[in-house]
Amino acid sequence: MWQNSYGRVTIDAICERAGVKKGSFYHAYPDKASLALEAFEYFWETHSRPWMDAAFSPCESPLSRISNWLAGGLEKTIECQRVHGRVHGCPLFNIGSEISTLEPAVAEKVTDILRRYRRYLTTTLRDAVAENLLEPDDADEVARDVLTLVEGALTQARISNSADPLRRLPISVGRLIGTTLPSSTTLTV
Amino acid sequence: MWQNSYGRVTIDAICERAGVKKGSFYHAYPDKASLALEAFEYFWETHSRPWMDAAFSPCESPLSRISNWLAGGLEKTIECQRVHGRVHGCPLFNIGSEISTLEPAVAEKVTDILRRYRRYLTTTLRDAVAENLLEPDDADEVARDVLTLVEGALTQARISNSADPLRRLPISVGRLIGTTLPSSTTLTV
DNA sequence: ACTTTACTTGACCAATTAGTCAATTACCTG
DNA sequence: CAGGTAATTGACTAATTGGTCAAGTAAAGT
Repeated sequence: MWQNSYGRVTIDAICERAGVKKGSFYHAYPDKASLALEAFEYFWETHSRPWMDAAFSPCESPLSRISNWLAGGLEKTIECQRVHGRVHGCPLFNIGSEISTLEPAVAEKVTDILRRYRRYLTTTLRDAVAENLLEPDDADEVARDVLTLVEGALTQARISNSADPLRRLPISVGRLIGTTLPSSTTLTV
Repeated sequence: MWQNSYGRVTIDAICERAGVKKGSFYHAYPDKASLALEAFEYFWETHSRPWMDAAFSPCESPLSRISNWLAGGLEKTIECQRVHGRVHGCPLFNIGSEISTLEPAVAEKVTDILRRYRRYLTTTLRDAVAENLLEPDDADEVARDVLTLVEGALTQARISNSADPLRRLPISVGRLIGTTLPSSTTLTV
């Protein structure tokens, strides 16, 4: 679903890759959307959340957290392209925009998880303000802006099949929040 | 394709709405992607380009052009929701991210048209610099950032089926380019 | 008027698709 | 071990899908 699209993945294909017959699928899930719901939650719990928890560790200074987060995203994207030959972007945004019109449950799940992402940014921006690294502002609104920009860049990366749109993010995110981000401590290619 | 998704629109459905039999379709186009290519170009020529030409008229001051552009986008989005009950976002981004992996011709068309959009912003930012409204910077890179943010906001508007993500754009785009945008002259609800 | 070309049609095919179901197998508990 | 429950299977629809094709119809050139 992430690589291609939600609509293109048939239940037959799901069953084949899972090594399971279709009857079993319908025994476990009423339809494809239910599986997607669980898959999103699973992906969050096993991948996204641990990654975010590490990137936004309060050990780091607020602005470094953001730099490292962006650098990590770039790294993941480059790695994805190296392995699969394609940049996949963000599954939430891809699938969300594809089926928001006809799978409201999935759309709600997507916005729910996007909210979780935003929370990391919101608290980080609040910390930055508290440490006088940023001018006071509505942290949640600015967090929204940052996420919007990053997701937009990820989508462009997918469309153009290149990690390049992500490279300027440290600069542009810095502008968005009103400061200059420190260069990240993690190495990227 | 815009409302739902590229993949969900069948050739049968296209023919039905066009009042044409399938044989005629295949007489005119080799496949769905070819039709999409022409549709994109047609939509640009008949809708997007006239709108952009008007919004970015050199009659207006550079920063006003951008404000009015954003205000116009918000207005269109609200109108779309009023008429169709749904926010559709940007067809280029939606369809582009959906099928970039398996219809390279369409993906290329999408990036091509996105480039056209960007050019309006690039020249406008150059004008703004020339008129001392902005600090000198790589206008094309900043234009990229602006477009990325706007497209991201449009996608979020689609997913959440609400025009709200677009409302803060004047502020956040202003930050991105390093100034405060004037309030737009056109009225919006 | 006649011939060639462009377009249209309806009927058709083979493949794919979501979804069902009775029968079978694994599992688990008392 | 017995008996019930949960999971699995393969075989089966019925509908949809992309795509083809010969035959018919309109249009355009000469």
